[in-house]
Amino acid sequence: MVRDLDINQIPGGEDEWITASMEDEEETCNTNGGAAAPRRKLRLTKEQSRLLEESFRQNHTLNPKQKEALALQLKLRPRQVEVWFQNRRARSKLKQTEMECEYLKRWFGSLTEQNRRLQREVEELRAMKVAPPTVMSPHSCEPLLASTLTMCPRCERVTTSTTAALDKGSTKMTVAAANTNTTTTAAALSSKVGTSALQSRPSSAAC
DNA sequence: CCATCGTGGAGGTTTACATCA
DNA sequence: TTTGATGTAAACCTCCACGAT
Repeated sequence: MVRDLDINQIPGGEDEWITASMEDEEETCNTNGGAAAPRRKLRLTKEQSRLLEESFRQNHTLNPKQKEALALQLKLRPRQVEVWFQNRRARSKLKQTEMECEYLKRWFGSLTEQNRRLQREVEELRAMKVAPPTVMSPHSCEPLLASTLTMCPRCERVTTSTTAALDKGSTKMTVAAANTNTTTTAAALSSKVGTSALQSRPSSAAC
């Protein structure tokens, strides 16, 4: 297979490289008698890069006509424009993936910390249930009977059905801080790792 | 329908070159 | 100044999906 040589630019000038004509390149390719010449690396000029970037911002893919026109404008071969767009798409996807990865790492860290904190609270609440059977209401700051605390079998939240010491109008208080279930957030996390992982965090799960 | 072919994009690799310790 | 390691990006290869015939 004949390689698509890119000897259309040679060293020199302010940008290290100056652009040779496409005719020059054709000539170079044909003067080797089919022998495999060493591949030279094309360096785009700043102006070429700028135009390509601008074009990429408008459209991440090119139809054949656009490709042809852009190649003409940049004095490049359509194939070079096509390759540039392929690589550019790959780079932009890689960047996006890296950003998502960083975000998920941070999120995982905060969830781990939150989980540790909640585990501690559960331990404390369990200890209270054994010894002094009271727990402070976060609403009224009055002591509640810890013996009224129950664990929801579905979501494993600690709840109390006591109504006496609760705020007016509230018939059931959820001690959300005692929630030790991390699978809910893990599921939410995996469902977020699609298109909108960077847009919003899931609100705390409700039973 | 089904097979074949051409085309284009994604993903991965190779290679030339630049940069830096 | 030289050299090896490393990063970057152009070019390439392979595979797959999709539409046309």
